[in-house]
Amino acid sequence: MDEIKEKFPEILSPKEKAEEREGLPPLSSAETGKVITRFPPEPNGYPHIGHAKAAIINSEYAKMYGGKCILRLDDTNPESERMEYHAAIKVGLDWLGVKFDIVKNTSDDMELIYQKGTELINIGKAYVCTCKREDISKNRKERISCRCSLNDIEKNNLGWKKMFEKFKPGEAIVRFRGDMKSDNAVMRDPVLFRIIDEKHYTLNDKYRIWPSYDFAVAIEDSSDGITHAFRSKEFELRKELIEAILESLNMRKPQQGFFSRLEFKGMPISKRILRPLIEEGKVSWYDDPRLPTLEALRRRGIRPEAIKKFILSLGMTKADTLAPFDALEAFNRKIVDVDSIRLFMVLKPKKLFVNNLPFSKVEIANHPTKDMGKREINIDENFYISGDDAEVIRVNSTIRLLGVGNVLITKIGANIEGEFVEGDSSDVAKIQWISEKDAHEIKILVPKQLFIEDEFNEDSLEELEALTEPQYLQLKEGKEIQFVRFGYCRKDSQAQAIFTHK
RNA sequence: GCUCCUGUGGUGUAGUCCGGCUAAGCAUACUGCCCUCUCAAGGCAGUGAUCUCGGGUUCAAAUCCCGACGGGAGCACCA
Repeated sequence: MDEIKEKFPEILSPKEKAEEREGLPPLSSAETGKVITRFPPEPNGYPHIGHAKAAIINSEYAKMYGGKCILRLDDTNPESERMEYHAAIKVGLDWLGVKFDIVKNTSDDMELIYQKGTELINIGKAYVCTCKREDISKNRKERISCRCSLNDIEKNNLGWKKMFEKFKPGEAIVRFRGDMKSDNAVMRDPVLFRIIDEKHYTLNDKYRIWPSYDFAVAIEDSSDGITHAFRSKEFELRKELIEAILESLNMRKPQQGFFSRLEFKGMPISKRILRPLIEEGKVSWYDDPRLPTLEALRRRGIRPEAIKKFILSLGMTKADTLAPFDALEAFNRKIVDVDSIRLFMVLKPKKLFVNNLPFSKVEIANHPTKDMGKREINIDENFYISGDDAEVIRVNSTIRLLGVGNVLITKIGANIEGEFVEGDSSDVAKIQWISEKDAHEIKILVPKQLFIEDEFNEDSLEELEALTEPQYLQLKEGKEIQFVRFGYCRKDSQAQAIFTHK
């Protein structure tokens, strides 16, 4: 060691220590004020946590560099897109609090996209292919070109024109001249345009030739001025294609970055899995609190800020993230704690008579540390306490009814009896209670993990019958509550609350 | 099968590009204490990883190279 010190003193002096950073890692080639990012969802389903990740990362980078973020509805496949989804995505993003500087649709630029397609044909970088689907797929596997790729520009132009009218869907497509020998299968002369006669949800039958994802993204990202495009990892192979297309057209290329998909353990995102559950009635709808959709998360009581913090805490890793739901809960709990009213709620109610109660009403603070006011509760000798608490009570022991006082238990039978006694609260079990005369009955939905080891969990939604205070009725729907000694719940309706987390 | 990505404490990640500062930071979970008329939040402390495994390069490797194994994705006229 000393020898090293003498001979190579420079290697012992530390290099710049990377500063502890907050949020996302810095971009390598970003200029403040000039960063433009984008989030391009396809309106083909309800938005979920995966959409949230893409939207938040892209908008956050724009924010970090004082740039802009574009929301671009990627509506180039009329077969699977619907206004309903388009609207749901907007609502979801709005709730998330992600702001966009520009909102547009890919289909706004169809003329541009056609123009670029024509250009590609005219420079010999694209051709019309009339092969059968199976043959194309087979050729791709075997890495061989088809006869169509030999056609000259004139013939391709003719075919291109025919696609607008004469050809039927499936009879002709436009293909990019990539490299049939490439190891990256995406490069093996991929589809640029295909014919779809289905009615588009806003444009109706205005167009019938629609660009493929890769082509639309390439053209749009470039022409929208996107400097940095972040997508999830499954698109990583498309990077090469998009760059090849833009190079052929001599168009500016954005930086492309990738991040891992995000899913919660036992909470699948895929429509392929969710749809049957809904059809079979195993989950009620896309807002069922067991689901990772934005709507479900909202209903369950998860706050947008929690989702944002959680997602930023994952960073830009490309390692697959199968996060346990409690990772999100921890963020949410801190946010929700400060403005959740504390209410009493009792499960498996057991009657408790309290003799010689010296007063007929109590005042209880709505929050232990924050000033959220107080509420007054009328009481008499008839109380309910939780069955679980009742079980551990013994004759001659003392319990404390929170906010009321100590009760010495005198008798335990079908009901429990006790008498009010003076005394301090230290060293006594403190339990919540409900006044019998105006107990309000509610149902509490407790969402659990939907799938366990790939099997649908039949017990994933527990329904609890509960008694709570009349104050519950005064709360606005959607309010977060902490039921004391139980956990956080969100008021879903006058008769139902949904368990958020402990 | 082929191709690409990926593998750090119970969990989620930072660090990996540009090897030494770190036998590894943060968060969460867990444990204990403090606070408290909640088993919440808050404060403090603690347990816990030789960085998937095996080789190699080097004075020095989580960091570079090779190989194995595990996980994910792509191989659509879906995005």
